[in-house]
Amino acid sequence: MFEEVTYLEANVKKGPWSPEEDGKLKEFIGKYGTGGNWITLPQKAGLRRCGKSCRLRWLNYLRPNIKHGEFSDDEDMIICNLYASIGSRWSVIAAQLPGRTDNDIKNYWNTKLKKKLLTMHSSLQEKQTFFSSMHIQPPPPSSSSNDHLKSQQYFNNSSSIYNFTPNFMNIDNTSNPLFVQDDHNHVSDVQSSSSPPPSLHVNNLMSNNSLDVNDNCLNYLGFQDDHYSMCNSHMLMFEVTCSSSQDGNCMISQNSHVSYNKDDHEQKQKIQIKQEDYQTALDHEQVLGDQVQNQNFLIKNHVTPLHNDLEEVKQLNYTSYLLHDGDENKTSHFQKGMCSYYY
DNA sequence: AAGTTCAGCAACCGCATGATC
DNA sequence: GGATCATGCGGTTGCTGAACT
Repeated sequence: MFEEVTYLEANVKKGPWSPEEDGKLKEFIGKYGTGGNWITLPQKAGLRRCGKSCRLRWLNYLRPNIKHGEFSDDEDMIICNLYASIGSRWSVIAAQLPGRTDNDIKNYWNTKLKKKLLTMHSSLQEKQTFFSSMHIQPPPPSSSSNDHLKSQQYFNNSSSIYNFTPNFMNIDNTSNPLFVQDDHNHVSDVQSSSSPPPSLHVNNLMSNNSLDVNDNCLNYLGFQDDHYSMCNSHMLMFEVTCSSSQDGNCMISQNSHVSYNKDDHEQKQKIQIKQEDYQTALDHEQVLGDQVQNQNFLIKNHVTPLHNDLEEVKQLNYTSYLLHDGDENKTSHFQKGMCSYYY
């Protein structure tokens, strides 16, 4: 039934797959499936490959419904947004892009998308030079909630320094209370909680935007697990709200609430931005109207050196949105973005 | 036309995690 | 509870073809 193969380690082939090998693997899996065991599969299929190699070839290239070729703008945006929120967790990101593999997305990010954002970033910085000379008043309180009042108090007491927390996970291992805001704007300490947070949110500190994802909401359930595990591993909380729209698509909403224990303030890679820079950003926002959002100044005025790639891209991510002028709905969401702090 | 450099991408490697015994 | 094995994941490598000199 199966071709007998002497399966010695030294006999295992490496390198690019030939069409013949592809054919054998495809045919075998088509007939028998993977059998739940990749290790023995190559032997059964008559391939001089290791199980890992077969698995990779199948998952990244041969399996049905794999999408190759250009990434769409929507896909770009999803990748950027998720990268900004969760970092280089390619498998999680790939789960939001049907037909795309984690390897594909990773390669695309490293070779194209990052450069694309860098280019946009440079372009925006040029504009910044012009607007940075302007001066306006700080924003009024925008919410009646206690949380926003607290954040406003903090701003008022901060001696002209606004303190910002990057809206991506903080991977230091310091113990730090983290909080989840549920659907009712209730903030709770997830680390002391014995059950997962009730809703699925990606917390985006500086934006409040939405993405339409042409995928079933169930895809996000795995993400929810990740979300909770991250909370418990002292990473900065992020939240994704998943809801169904009328056309059955899944809507991810990113809310703007990240919490920190004030005592650990200095340890959390917070970005300190002078009030005048904030005002400058708001000025810029007025001038450009709907095209510019509150987080702009973070991109334009990231005064704290950011050496970590994630942080760098975090900022670039916003740039891409700012320059994305083809979708007014998407940009308008940014206007809702405000920073919130809980103490 | 030939040599060199660069970009894109498939594949590999090592580590972490989960399952099973 | 520990050992072993299988799988999944992310970082890295190296091959290939295109672009450049």
